[in-house]
Amino acid sequence: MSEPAPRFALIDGNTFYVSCERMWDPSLLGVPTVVLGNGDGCCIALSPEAKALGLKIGTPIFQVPEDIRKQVQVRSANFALYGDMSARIVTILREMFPRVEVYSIDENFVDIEGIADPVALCLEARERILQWVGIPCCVGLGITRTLAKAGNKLAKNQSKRAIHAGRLAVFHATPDNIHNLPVEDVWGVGRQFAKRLAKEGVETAADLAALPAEHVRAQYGVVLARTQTELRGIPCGDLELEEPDRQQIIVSRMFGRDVTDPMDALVTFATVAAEKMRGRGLAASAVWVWLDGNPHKGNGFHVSRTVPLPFPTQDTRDVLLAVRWLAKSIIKPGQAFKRGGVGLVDLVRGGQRQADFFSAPDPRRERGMEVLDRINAKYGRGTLGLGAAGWRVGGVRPDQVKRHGGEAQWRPMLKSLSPSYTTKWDELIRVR
DNA sequence: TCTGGGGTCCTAGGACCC
DNA sequence: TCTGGGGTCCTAGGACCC
Repeated sequence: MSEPAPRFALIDGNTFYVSCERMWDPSLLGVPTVVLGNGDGCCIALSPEAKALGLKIGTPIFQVPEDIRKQVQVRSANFALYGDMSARIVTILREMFPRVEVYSIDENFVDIEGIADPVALCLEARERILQWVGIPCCVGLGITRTLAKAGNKLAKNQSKRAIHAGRLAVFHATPDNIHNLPVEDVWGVGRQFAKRLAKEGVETAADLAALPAEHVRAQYGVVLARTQTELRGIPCGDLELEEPDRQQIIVSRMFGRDVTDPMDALVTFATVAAEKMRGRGLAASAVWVWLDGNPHKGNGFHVSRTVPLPFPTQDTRDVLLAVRWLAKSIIKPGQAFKRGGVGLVDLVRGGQRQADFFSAPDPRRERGMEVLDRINAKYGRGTLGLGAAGWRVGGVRPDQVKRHGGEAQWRPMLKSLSPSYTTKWDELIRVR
């Protein structure tokens, strides 16, 4: 009997952040390369060569032994660059497939139902992305999204051999060929579930599919029950073509060092969060602020507080008022903070706001915010700001410090940030 | 010296209401 | 003395994702 045709494909950029860096700096090709998260702290992406050296995602780079570190090329995460590369990939896929779900910065599901030779078309997409954007991808196919995800993992696992043999990495996963997939690699199975499943003798995706459904539902909840159903080849969901509105927008950072007065940082986070919120046409009904101590120095604590707003707002000034008030109420003199964040929560569509009878939104103020966003979009975030709001939330390269003026304490210093080749005029690559 | 930054959903328990 | 049951909302915590 022939297999039922796959309905979904997952096309996924291999070690995406590293591949983006390599696209613009070919000297990294074949060299162990890692991309570091905020403040050059942890490894968030590793090339296969870096993995072969024993580096792991999440490892703080300073813990890596000196002799290993010397062999590794390091870059600070440059999300503006990665986001732009991602958008180019999506453009290609939208030209080739009727329906595309942008699942994450490096993963896209596509609808392949009814296509005569889906494997061939996916290979063509892979080839175009490689040629036009420079990012190598793996492809998983399946009759459910969970199987397509599983296929993608299996494609990655076999990709070394496949590439070596001159074949491309594609895998059509079916309920009958997932016995080589470790259960912790199944979409929806994290560390905790994997640990509990192991105690039951469940080691592979096929083992999970074979458990009694009622048992999975009772012991692990509806989410894993759905995962199991999908592993069995029964779809529980379709592509999500439109991104649902965010429920909350959070901006938080680890500080570059312990900080006793985090107000400037929180105000900056709030400004950026409000900008993101307006960019999505949303308004906040409540504001949330929190601060953490430094558990690595035996100073672990967490303070947080939320305040509802009188009416949903899109105005940075309303947000800042709330944030300043909240911050003052939770900051105790003498405490040192290592991390903080601002959340805009209970978001509602800007157009559907419930106006409070006595305090309606002011259209003139909203136009002011529009002008601010347009100027910042055109000339860079922070060109125009309000009061004490800092002008960018990220860290800075040493060569940018002069432009930034007095370096705020909380900002991490990024030593290895690659230029924003595609999104900033003054950092375009030069071809002489 | 230096330890990521976002998100979502589900569940259980308490408060409250009728 | 004896003391229901069901619905909703909220919150905190825990699991997951990238």
